[in-house]
Amino acid sequence: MASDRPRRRRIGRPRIGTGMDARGLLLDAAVALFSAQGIAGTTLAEIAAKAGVTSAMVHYYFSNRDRLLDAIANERVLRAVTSVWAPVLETTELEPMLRGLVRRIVTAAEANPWLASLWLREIVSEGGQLRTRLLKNLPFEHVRHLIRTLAAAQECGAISTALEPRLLVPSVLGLTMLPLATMPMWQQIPILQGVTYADIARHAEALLVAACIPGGRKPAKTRLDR
Amino acid sequence: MASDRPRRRRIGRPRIGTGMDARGLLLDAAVALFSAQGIAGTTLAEIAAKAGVTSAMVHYYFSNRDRLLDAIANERVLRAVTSVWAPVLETTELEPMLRGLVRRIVTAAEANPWLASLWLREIVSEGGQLRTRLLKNLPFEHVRHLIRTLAAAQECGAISTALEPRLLVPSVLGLTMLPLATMPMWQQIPILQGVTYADIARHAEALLVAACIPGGRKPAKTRLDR
Amino acid sequence: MASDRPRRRRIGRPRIGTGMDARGLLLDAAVALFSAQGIAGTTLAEIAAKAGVTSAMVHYYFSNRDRLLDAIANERVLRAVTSVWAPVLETTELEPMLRGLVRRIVTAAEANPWLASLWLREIVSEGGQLRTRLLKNLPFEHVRHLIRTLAAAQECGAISTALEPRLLVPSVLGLTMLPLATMPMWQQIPILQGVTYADIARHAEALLVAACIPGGRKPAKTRLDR
Amino acid sequence: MASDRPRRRRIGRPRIGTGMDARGLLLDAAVALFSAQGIAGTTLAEIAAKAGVTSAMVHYYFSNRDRLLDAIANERVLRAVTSVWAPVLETTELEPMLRGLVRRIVTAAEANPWLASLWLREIVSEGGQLRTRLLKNLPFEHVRHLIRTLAAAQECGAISTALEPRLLVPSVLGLTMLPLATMPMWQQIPILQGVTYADIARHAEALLVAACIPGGRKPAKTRLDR
DNA sequence: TATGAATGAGTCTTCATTCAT
DNA sequence: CATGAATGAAGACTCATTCAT
Repeated sequence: MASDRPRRRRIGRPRIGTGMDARGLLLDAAVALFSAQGIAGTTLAEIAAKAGVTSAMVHYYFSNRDRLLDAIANERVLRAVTSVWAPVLETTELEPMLRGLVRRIVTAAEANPWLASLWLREIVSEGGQLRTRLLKNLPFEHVRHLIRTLAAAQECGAISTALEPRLLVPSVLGLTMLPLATMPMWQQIPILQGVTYADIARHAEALLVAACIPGGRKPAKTRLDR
Repeated sequence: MASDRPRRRRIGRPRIGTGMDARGLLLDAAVALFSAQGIAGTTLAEIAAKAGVTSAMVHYYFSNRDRLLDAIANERVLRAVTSVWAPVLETTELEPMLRGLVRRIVTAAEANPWLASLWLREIVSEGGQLRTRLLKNLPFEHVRHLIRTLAAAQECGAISTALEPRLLVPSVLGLTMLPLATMPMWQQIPILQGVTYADIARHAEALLVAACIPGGRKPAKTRLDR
Repeated sequence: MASDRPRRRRIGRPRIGTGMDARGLLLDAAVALFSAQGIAGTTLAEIAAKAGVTSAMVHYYFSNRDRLLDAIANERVLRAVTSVWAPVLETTELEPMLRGLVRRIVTAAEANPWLASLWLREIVSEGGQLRTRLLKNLPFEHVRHLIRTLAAAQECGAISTALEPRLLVPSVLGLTMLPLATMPMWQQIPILQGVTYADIARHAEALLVAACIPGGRKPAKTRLDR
Repeated sequence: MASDRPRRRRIGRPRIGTGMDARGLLLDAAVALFSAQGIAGTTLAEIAAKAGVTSAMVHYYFSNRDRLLDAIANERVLRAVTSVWAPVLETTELEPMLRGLVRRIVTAAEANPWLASLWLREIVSEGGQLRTRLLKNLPFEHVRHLIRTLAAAQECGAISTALEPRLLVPSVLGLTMLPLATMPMWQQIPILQGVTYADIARHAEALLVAACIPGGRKPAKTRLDR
């Protein structure tokens, strides 16, 4: 009955300077609020207000709350996730693969300050509201590639068998996304203040490489750190 | 106006067999639903229904939503957190400290299936509804002890300086709580199925020890794994 | 998720004098407003206000608008319709069958002032909101009985074949329900003022009997009219 | 502010083949949707969509919803009503008057498939949205003429006094418009399928003439039926 | 203790209406 | 003529909260 709303941006008065029309502004506002308060804790009116329009505009562009979430998943989160994982397939060796992955994760989180928090609460959390929306399009092929590379190294006897290949991806994410998402929180606590994005990247790399890559690789690490 | 609401459990028909009165049942129901759907996504009526009472009873026992969350934080979450951190002070060496911490985390998560998910979404997530309620009572002393132990080891030159002491706690949590919280999710994905609590513990320990404890400690690891 | 609302009335403080609890009062208010303004033109808040409660109470008792309409269909309209049609099966002769039907229709409309209007707009009108809700439970058996009786009389040659048996029911309804529903309207127009329920019954009977029952039945009519 | 809104059709690209400009198409779309869903159940956007334009165009042509309804009443409904009643004044005898009326009603309903349903719901129904808009312009003179003709016949003793002259018009309408409006509905029910417009006309005529015109008028009926 | 009835505030959604282009 | 963007008002529905019993 309700004819379809306009799908993407159209011509006509794009606000110069931002290159953003109202639709893009709404997505940005949504993503910022969702990461700060959670999706369930954010009203459409708040999003609209942050974007400088009425809540009716949210329905104008996205029809309803559900489809707004779809748009967030596909046009914001998936984009970031893909940029992180896509290059994995181009590598064959474990160490550069891990280092590259870690760095891209940190870079993506720095470029999209909403990413880590949103990922934590709405994608990996039980019942997260973006999880199923994203699951369909996730880059499983890349994940499988990473796991196989580690498993192969293990079979060669090069790596401790105490490591569980299937837990490598959760480990990488746990060592990056979790600190990234909680950085604002640690900053409140005196003992933990002052950690930077670069610190997180360096620390995660060091931990992973030390555990996965045997032998005297210290020099390599040092060089790459700069 | 709230007159004298009972603060803790009261006498009168504790259900034999569970050792639980309605108040405890409500806390359990709440904690289960919160971990599955998030606090913001859970109504008092759902909690009441799961506990087999009406939502008016939630007000009878907790006065209002806010104080229910307080009770959850203090009587459920804090208890688990303390059980994990308290023994840290009894150790002085880094390796057993880390191994013990990891194991107690996994044990606590196994005993309280709601713990990891709740921690992820409501404590470490930005704007999590239990965060401020918990922050006052968190065992910062223990965290500081762990950090100092690592820093001391680093100063002795025993450990790579690429590791950031302040990130050690987030690392431990990222390597345990994140996989623990997301286990149900990975189980859905063929490549990642079949990981157990013990796998997570062993994997996290191996990773941390390999990175933090230099030299040939492989045997130690193997022995402790059993 | 939303547990089921209480189904029917329960004990506890029925308002003496009306014998009606809030649920019944809401149904009455709804039926009155629906017949006066149409279902689509009536808000739940109007209904609630007319019943002296908040619109939230409508949801408390009926869950949502749709189920309120179901309740209206089953607990108000169907009841009236059944009272009109049920006795048809007890008759075998055409004339008393028609006379009885007409009288019961008029009686029902007089007892339930909302009936005729509601029937006109929400049951027989295209897209009427009670139509499909009612269709499942309508007394088709009785209608079929009436049609067969007329068809049989026609085959005996007793009645003009210009009459279409399948149109007999619509005719009866058209000669009763339509004038009944529009009485308030005609009362506004000087030429048509002053028609009573009894007038409508007598007129419809006279028309139907004159057409369907051949021969000198005038006396019968006269007697029954009183 | 409304500046000079066009009152009727304007020049400029009348779509050849239909002889209809956008304004006429909008009226047609409106009338079709109103008869199918009711006025209250139809949005301006639906009407616009059906006419192939945007809802802003509805305002361009009609200024607002209210004036669209005025236009429907005056330019569509009144036209049909007048065509039905106008010839009544040219007759003086009851029987041809009734027969003509019935036939013109059926013809008008066949030519304007929206007429019967719209009339039922929006004109004769309590609170119908076209009622007051139409009442000012209704052909009461003709109605009065019909009533007087029947009353006169009754005074001559030619007709049963059980008939109520003031109910004659409702009877005619009930015997025609109601079956016409509900034809699509009966078609769903096996027992009642297959009735045609001609059936309705013949049946209504037969019923009315049998009741109003005493004596052996069968031949006349038969002749006119063809 | 425990409940059902009742409410007010808030959220999502729809829609007529306006206006610059 | 015609459209897309934008809005305000209103309606359905949810939910924490209160209270008499």
